Amino acid sequence: MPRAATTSDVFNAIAEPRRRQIIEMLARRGAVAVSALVVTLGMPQPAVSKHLGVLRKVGLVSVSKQGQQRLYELEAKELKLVHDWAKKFEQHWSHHLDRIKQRAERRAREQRGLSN
Amino acid sequence: MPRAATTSDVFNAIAEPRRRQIIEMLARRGAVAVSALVVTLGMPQPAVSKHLGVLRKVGLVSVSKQGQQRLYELEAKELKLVHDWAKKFEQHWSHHLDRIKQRAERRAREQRGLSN
DNA sequence: TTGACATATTCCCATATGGGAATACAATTG
DNA sequence: CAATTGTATTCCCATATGGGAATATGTCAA
Repeated sequence: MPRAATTSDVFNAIAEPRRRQIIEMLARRGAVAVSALVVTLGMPQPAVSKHLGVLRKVGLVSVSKQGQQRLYELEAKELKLVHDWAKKFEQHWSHHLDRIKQRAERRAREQRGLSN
Repeated sequence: MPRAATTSDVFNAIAEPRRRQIIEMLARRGAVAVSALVVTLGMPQPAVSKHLGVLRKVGLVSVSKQGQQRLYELEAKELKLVHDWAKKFEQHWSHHLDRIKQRAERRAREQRGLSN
């Protein structure tokens, strides 16, 4: 069995770095035409269109026509899924950071102890 | 060019649903032996080992030996990356929810207006 | 050492990928 | 209508994937 389709999931869709770039640009600039993405991100137009296609299939972006342009817009609620999933592990990484901080502080105390 | 390697990124690593399951189980149960994952998740052992290999390469888990077992543990700080990335778009999805809420409230007002 | 158990690795395969190039389609303008 | 511009689609290709089966490696126990 091959890897799951990039269009099967938000998680699979955002695995591609270029698609994350597109998402970031849409977040910054609102509704953006394909040509603007092409220019700003410096990728060939077919590549941009294909990536937008993937993002659209998983609901991460929506399109609207304006003249001969297509304006793509971020549908950020799909990203909330990712956020919420990762957030489930928040306590785990903060515990971990705590342990690191504690070790650092202990070392600092020991240093002071040695030098005094 | 094929898709980016699953081991190139945390984002690519968590694209696979089975690997997310593994992560979730490690989060719940702490240090877990491979055999426990095999039993609980009901996947063949080689599959589990391979997925753990990917997770290890991107730093999402760490291993320790205990007798003939390997205990895998979640390294959640790598997930903070994902969390933080998604969080950048928080205002976007909350705005979106606001708009939905506003529309709903407006409809409700109009309903009341009609029936009174 | 031999055997039993836990885990990792290898090999084979069907499949979807992302890139590039070319082309199709769509909308606007003259 | 034809020409132009903006975007989507198609075709070809090299490649990594995840699954399954088999096997290798590692570690303990008798």
